[in-house]
Amino acid sequence: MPKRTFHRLDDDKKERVIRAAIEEFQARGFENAKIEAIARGAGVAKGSIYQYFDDKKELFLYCVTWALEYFMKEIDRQTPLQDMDVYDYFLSGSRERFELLKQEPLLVAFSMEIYTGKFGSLALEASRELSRIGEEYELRLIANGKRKGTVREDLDDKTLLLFFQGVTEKFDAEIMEKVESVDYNPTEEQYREMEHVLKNMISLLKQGMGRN
Amino acid sequence: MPKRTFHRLDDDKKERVIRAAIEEFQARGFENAKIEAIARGAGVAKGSIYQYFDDKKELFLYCVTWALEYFMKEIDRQTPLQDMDVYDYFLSGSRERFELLKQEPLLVAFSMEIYTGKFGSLALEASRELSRIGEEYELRLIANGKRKGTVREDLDDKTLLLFFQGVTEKFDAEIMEKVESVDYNPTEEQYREMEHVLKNMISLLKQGMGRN
DNA sequence: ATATAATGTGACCAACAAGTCACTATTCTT
DNA sequence: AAGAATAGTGACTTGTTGGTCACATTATAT
Repeated sequence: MPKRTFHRLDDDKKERVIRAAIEEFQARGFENAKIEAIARGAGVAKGSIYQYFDDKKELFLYCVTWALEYFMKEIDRQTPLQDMDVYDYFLSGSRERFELLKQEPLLVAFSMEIYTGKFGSLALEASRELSRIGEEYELRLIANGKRKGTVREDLDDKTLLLFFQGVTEKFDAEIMEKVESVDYNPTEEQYREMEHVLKNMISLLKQGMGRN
Repeated sequence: MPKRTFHRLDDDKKERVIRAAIEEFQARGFENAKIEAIARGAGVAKGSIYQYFDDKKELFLYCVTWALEYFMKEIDRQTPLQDMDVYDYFLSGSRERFELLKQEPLLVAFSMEIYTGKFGSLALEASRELSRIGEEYELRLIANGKRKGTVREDLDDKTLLLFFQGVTEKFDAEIMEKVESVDYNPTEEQYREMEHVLKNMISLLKQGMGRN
């Protein structure tokens, strides 16, 4: 809950402040992030930050919800559930997230670190909420798959979910690492490479790594 | 490189200091860990810590290598490579790690956080080294599998590795969470449950989640 | 037993950064 | 245009904690 003053700011300034804050938190972590640096990054005085937020923690928490809401909107727009199964979702979802990554590397990286728990107990609640939403969604896809006959029925949904998440999360992490190492500007060649790995991952998801 | 004084300490005191430090770093993170608290935990004065280590960072780094060396020893003892394939390894490795977890929850949790990058750039080098060792090992198992005919040969090892790691890491993370929530004292019932999930994971690894 | 070296200690110091506040600048109201 | 309200500012205060150091204690050497 930012202060009244913050809400009355014009959108541009609000966004400047938040993005500067996210950049600092992302680069330095919560403890090492300096309010002074955030203020400088946003082009305001340190005192102003305290007109907007009670304290550092509140600012951070607001950044977290801001980033997550941004994604919720984006994801809602892009992926109509329809009657996809897990494989379609992994394929199309990965492409979408990849596009988003090119547009908003900072936000994606920040959200990723929230999700993977790098901010520790501070962002725990948000991170749990994020997991819950994703899980719910994926469980529905698994159920869809079972109905459509593309997912084996001898295992319970929870186990299938764990397996699916393991593979997709690792793939996402790999992408992040690759893309980070080239300053979020992958070449067309690298893009093809990832596409290739993605297809193989889906094949592995479906058929496993055992021989036949 | 701790100071000469530290090396001359008797083993018991050394271990008390390191374990107190790991406990504090684990509970609070690097920035919030207080030297005073570590000293208290180890039953020595704050000044003594500075007889042993140049500064907080050196102490932390030493904790990291200490914990990792502990595991290296443990793992070397337990898992002779022989000619296991990835499935055997996952099964027996999981059991071993589970036993270790019961004995040394603190060290396992600490190492896990190093591996997952929760300590950020501070432990980056150690975490990379840890990954490298694991990877090398797993790549050999994959090669074994291909030779023995238990792993499909149409995909390159790197891709298979990514898939394998995704599944196993997620499984480990799940175990950690479960076990943490009961103060590292799982009931026999919970143990069976994990064993069950483990077997299903192996089935999924081998055959995938596709029908047939 | 005495001298010397090594280790232990906790009050203290210095640095740093979160958060405050007295003042200025701007915007809104009538 | 005057006054009131709101927003902006950065020098200053304050709490915290990593690290020091002068002294106390213990171990080692002769």
